[in-house]
Amino acid sequence: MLLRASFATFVLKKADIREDKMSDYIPQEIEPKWQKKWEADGIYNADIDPTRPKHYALTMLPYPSGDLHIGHWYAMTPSDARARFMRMNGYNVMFPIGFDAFGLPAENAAIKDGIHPKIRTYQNIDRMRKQLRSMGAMWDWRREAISSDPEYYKWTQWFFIQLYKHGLAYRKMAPVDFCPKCNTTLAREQVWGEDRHCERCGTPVIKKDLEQWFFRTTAYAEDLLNYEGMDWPERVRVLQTNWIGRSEGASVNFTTETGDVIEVFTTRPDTLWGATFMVLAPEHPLVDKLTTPEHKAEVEAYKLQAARQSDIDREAADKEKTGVFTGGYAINPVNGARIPVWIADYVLMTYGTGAIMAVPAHDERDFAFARKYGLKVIPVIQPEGEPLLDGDTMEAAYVGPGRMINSAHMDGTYVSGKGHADPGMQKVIQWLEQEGRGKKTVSYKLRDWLISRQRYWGAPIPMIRCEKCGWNPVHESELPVLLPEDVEWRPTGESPLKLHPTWKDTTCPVCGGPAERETDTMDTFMCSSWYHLRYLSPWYHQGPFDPKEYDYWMPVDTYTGGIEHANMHLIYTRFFHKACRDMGITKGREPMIQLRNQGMVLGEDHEKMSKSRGNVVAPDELVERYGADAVRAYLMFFARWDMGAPWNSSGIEGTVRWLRRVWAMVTEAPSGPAACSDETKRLLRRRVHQTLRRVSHDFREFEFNTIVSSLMELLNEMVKVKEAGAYGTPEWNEAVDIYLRMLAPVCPHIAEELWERTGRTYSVHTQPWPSVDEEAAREEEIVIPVQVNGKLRDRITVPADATEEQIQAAALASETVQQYLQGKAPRKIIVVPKRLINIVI
RNA sequence: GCCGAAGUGGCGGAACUGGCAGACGCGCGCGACUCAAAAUCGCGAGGGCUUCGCCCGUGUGGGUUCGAUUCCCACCUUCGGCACCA
Repeated sequence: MLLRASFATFVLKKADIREDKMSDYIPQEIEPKWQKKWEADGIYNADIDPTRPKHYALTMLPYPSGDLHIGHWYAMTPSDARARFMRMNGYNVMFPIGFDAFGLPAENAAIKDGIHPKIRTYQNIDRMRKQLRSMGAMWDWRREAISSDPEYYKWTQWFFIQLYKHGLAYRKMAPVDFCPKCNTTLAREQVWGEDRHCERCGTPVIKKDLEQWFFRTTAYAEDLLNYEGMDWPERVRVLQTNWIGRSEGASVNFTTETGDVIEVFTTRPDTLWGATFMVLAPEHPLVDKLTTPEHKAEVEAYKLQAARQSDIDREAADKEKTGVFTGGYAINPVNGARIPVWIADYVLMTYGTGAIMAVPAHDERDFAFARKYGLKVIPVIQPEGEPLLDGDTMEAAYVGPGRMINSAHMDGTYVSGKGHADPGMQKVIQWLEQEGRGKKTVSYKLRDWLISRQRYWGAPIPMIRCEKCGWNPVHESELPVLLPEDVEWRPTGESPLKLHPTWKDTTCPVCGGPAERETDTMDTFMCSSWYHLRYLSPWYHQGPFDPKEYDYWMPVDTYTGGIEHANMHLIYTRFFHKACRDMGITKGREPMIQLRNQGMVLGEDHEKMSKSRGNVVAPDELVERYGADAVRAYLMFFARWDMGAPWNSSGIEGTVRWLRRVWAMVTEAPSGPAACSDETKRLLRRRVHQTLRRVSHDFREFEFNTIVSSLMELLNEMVKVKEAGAYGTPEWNEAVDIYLRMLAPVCPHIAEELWERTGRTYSVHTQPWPSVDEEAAREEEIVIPVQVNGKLRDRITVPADATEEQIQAAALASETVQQYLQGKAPRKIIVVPKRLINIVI
């Protein structure tokens, strides 16, 4: 090594190597050194600069659990690399970071060990800041925002009040999902899976009737379905679209014999003439009125059972339909038929109007119900070319297209299926509207967002209840409503805000009389619905963000994070933005233009990482052992970013080896000859510029794994030509220059160190991205595979611009081809210039 | 049940618009260096066979095509989401 080193100084020109002594690649030394310098120099500070195009790159903010997980690294370092790439491409890039610091884990821990959530959270944040710094990411720490800071949640509360003032926040009594372990209500999106468990702790939820605060997300259902101008993964759009669950149909009014109107929603108004009974949800408000005395006992019993069943596991029960007759009747508005009204738990109070018209001939559920209870089945849609449907003998509901029958003046109308676009459906709905018997309606599965949480460690809901004046918001000048710190936790998990002796006592903002504060706090998804706005100006006091910063930086250009938020954070934040737009606070249709999701890093056993499985990979240890650059490179290399893959602890050795070889390639002199052929130089430039083209493309497309493999390939080539005498030539210097610039976004520390060691001007991270020299990248000669009958038989080398005729001539001249031809003429020859030739015999 | 994604060597993965399947890396084998090991460097490898060459091969079975991992049809498996949504 020493010998080689002195040889190197002897051979090299000054421009190549500044240091006299060669040394090994020791990331533990260079990484902290550069991290400190970059921060001290503020090279990643992002400030408004109208002369440059801006790029707001954002990665989902972490919860301060206390330890940075390998998943954080997997999510964040490729995002960082791409933000760096954008910056080198001339964009003024903002890449901020912060903490989603409210939430249950800190509070649960407090109940267990008595450490105040605030203390724990801020300790965790300190620790995580250090860990985040070890990544060497280009964060602008001046823009850090922490959702549990009073300066932050003041504005979370302010947003609540704006939503309230615009009628988008309201309070209602409703059966809500309640997690008995977390001791709080949950939004529908936070209840997962078949067993309806809590998204956070996995405990099956129960139903409770509670009065709670909601945000009117349903008012934005249609707007949320519009993805125009958005570059979001199809997968997320499909998940959200299904979640929002739009169905087109009609609402139709049925009148009961007691004179009440029951509104129903149906996607098949064309089957109205076949409605032979009605079914109400057991909780429907008209049930009691409709029920006749002789059915009262039965109905009450069923209601009770249904209520209990929703508390137990409603889904686990087999799908056998049950229900009871109320004794009441309603009139079918299209034909005046007198039809019985039933109640059944297959009709949900939470969807549509909680009541349906039942058309057993054309709906599977209604059919099963009708057969079980011997109700009438009247077919009204006749499939074409089939024997006439008979309600008494049908074995299943017919749900396909056909012509309307038994439908009076509508008979013969062809209906193809669902949706307002169907001409038959249009005709029916038009008629219903004309007659005033129904109207065109769209129904959604999306529900309003329940944001009340019966917890301490969150932003207090800034509302006050007065005996006289009811609910009113806190005066904006009184914000923030501070969380009291002198609180105690009961092992029962009840919110200490409720138990605090004085905190909730206040005066009414309207009449000044004694009143009480809301003791519930907000869902933390409320905090994270606007953090991208707080990042714009966390120092700003006159509003949630500085409008100057907003106008320059928004919207977020690239947003990255996990797909698990498709139906939670990503819907909430879109709703929030749209609501704020309508209140004049934000601008533009959408907050985030481009979205990309990373996959998941699994344990080495191919299972999801978890402490109990003992397969967790700790990034701190890896950084200590291999350096942040190697960890970053491996995370980008080992899987398709959007797919994720199992961790492989020896796999990372590969990227370490690669970086050592890069180091050696740049810093050590070759053992080969000093002279270099022009051909070698041309080859070097060609490979460099071809790689540059590919790497640039892959950065744009988030294909990080092939960026690293391209750089590995180029290294292998460069090591070869280095030994062939290219070292020290202008072509070599160009190659090193471009190599380090391409490496810089992936492995910022080693790139900076080598950039400096080769005498280049600080910093590699403020250099422009190189541009491809297409002429240099052009191949002169190419190898063309020769197929005979579609099978590879030979290869020929031809000039890159060879014409079809030339390729054909060269291929036919091949001995191998001649052997196959055996003197005969080929039947057909397909030539794909630059690609392949196929000779068909 | 419905919706979506994915199936390629021992493993992770690559393959631009239908054009050389398996780049790159891990692991493995052999060799060099070493007293030895580690590290490093070099070489090898999809499977098979009657091995100077041929056959098979991208979940399965068909199809389109001169040519299919890529397009079409049917199916299987795995994963994710939804789940009586009228």
